[in-house]
Amino acid sequence: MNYSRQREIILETLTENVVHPTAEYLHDKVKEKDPKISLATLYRNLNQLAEKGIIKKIDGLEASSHFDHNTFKHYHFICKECGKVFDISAEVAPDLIEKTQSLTDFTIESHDVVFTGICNNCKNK
Amino acid sequence: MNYSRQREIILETLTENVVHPTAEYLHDKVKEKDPKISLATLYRNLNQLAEKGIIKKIDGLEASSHFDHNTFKHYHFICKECGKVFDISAEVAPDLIEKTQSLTDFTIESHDVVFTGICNNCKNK
DNA sequence: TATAAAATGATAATTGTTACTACTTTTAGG
DNA sequence: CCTAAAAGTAGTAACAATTATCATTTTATA
Repeated sequence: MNYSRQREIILETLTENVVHPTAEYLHDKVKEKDPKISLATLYRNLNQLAEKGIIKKIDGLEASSHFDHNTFKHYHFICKECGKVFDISAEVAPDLIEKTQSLTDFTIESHDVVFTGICNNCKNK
Repeated sequence: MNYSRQREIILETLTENVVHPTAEYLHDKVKEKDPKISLATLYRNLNQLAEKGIIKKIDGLEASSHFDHNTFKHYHFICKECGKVFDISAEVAPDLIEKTQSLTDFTIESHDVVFTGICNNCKNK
């Protein structure tokens, strides 16, 4: 990864913003430092930086929503390879909400746990 | 909620598909039973059914991705009201990956926990 | 400093989802 | 039953977030 002034500004701006900004919000902030930085550059760099593990991209699943007829509490595993979503028993963390609620002042209504990795099927190829 | 044949087909089709289909995949399956059911109807019904708690919509965050310069393991809380994202210490579930890994055959690489609810600021309004 | 690789800005294209509109079904009450 | 109001639908336009394209510029290095 070569150096670029734009990337430096983007990273610096992200570090200043504690609130997990969206790309659009970041773009506004970044433009205050250099109005010529384009949205494409921003996305390109955010993805690259996330790829290298320098920053983290927060988005439970990829682009599109999935729907589930099983409303019983359970978690999910998404295969990076085939994109399939599998169920995981919620027993892996029985009192996660209670525990978290006792540590924060927020009113927690629900939660979602998403694991990512490689599923068996794809592993054996 | 009034009865509709379309909704019945959609729900039935969702129940037959264990793999947490996307809306698009579902639309294909639904069209096999009734080719006239439109994508808009599908989305409308999926959202309604999720609203009523009859099915579950899986999507970590809302529309857009958020970015995080803090790569240290931690979780997130999203306020339904203002949409802001807050950090939550990962200590609420210290050995979540290990525990889950021991119970499945998947190769887990990472995980994300997202709580939703109302933040203090919005609660006090 | 010449050159190949990497990065950029501007904008077009794509994708997933929602809004809109005119039309059809469903549901209660007379 | 019949009928009007409410709820639902198909089809398509609109939208928002993101990615692809491409001609130009910047960076690293031989």
